[in-house]
Amino acid sequence: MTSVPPSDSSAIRVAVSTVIFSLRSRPGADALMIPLVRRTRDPFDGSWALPGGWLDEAEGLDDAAARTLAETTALSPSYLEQLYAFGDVDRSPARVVSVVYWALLRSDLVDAQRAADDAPENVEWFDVDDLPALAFDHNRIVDYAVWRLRNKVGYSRIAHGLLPDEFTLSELREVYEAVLGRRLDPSNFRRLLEGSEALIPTESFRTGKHRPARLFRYNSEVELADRGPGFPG
Amino acid sequence: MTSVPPSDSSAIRVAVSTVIFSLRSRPGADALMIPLVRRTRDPFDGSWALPGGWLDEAEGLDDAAARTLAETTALSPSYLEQLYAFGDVDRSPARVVSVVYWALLRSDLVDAQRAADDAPENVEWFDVDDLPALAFDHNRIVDYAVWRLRNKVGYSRIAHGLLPDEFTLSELREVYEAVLGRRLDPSNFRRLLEGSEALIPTESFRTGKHRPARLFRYNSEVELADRGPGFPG
DNA sequence: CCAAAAGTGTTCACGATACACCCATGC
DNA sequence: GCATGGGTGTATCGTGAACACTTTTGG
Repeated sequence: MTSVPPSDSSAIRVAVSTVIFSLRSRPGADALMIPLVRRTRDPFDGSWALPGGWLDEAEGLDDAAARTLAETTALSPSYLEQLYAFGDVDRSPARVVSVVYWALLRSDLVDAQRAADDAPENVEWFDVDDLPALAFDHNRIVDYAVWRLRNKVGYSRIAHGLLPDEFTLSELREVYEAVLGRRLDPSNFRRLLEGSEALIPTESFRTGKHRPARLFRYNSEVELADRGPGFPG
Repeated sequence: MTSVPPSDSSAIRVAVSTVIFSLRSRPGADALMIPLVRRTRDPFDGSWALPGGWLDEAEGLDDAAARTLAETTALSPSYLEQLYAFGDVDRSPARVVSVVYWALLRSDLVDAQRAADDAPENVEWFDVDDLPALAFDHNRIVDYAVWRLRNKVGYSRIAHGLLPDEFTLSELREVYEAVLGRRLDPSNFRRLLEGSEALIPTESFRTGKHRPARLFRYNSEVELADRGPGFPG
């Protein structure tokens, strides 16, 4: 507990990266996707890596995560939470401590942004179940982020962060199925969420090939989930 | 995503601190205790703070946590897990990112160590429900660590990290009661843990004022809990 | 014998699962 | 009409909580 760090401490850099989840509609089941950035210099020149950047001295960790996320996707997340701080000595040629966040993006906004022409360069979306070998320890980081997302979807109500404001119960169930990787019983799923206070039914219906489905909206007064210190208390 | 940090990034220091939990026997219910260190220089000269220190360039985050923990208590933890990275700009006069860990110590080892004369100076144990105003944002950090511990005790089997190798079911139940802050039904508690694979009965008994209680040992083959990336997968 | 903790057995409420069934729409 | 997804009802199973009861010790 000295108050002045030893001189070699200044050789440690702090970076912030983010695992950004969104959904892509697929014929069978929706796929969990994340954006990766192609590196343009060593180390790992040419490899895909998580979006991120150096922590600026004048910004907090959360701000840095939101900033690098916006630089990558030009979008703001519907959910953002710290994942873990990675600081093994050998995880990079230089000594870097990476504070990693994970985020959810509404799939409709991602689709709109990809269609627009101001989409960032060097960014590509990958299915989390079909990733290339990433730079640094980023494969391990993504694995852990997926594990945390699956876990959290099991006991909290954050899945709607991947959907537009209004959605049908089937759409929400498909989000759960994509994240959890297994089928859910439609009727039990319905009861589970109608019983909770989390969903507010609207008077609108989504018309399709079959019977129209009622649209729901999320109740913003419901506590989503613990996002770290300060939220639980 | 530059490969060289901007010059002002070097002004950010990385510290590692640990919230170390142990139990003190009390007449009514056991109390959750943590050790604090009295600061001997500014900022917050004279205030109590979490044990910790600067991250050395040659050690990983986990190693740094274990090192500062050993420097404070001269003991090795029975459980150690990263809690959160705190990096608000204004949490300290200098720019410091603190990677905080939390740990469990067996209460018998703590008692023995306090009785010995090589106990570290400037360290004192405090009841987590009766803390003074701490340096920096450390009160908030402790609150979050307590919340995480309570949470984790609810769904995993880490409570024995606060007990010796062998213990009675009543002792284990009292640990849960101290951590959770509420009474548990002895008979249901017994069934819950006897049903799991976590406990191994021994042929020894603890004799006291009443009927002797069988001693149990923890099954080390049982997965304790997720401690971060690498453990779940 | 009595008090108190150790340990056993029984019951009940509730949530998750499985699944049978009706409803409304496009074709 | 019929296929299909939307939506309702109901039986079952496993788990946790509540609690009555027996056992074994010290005093």
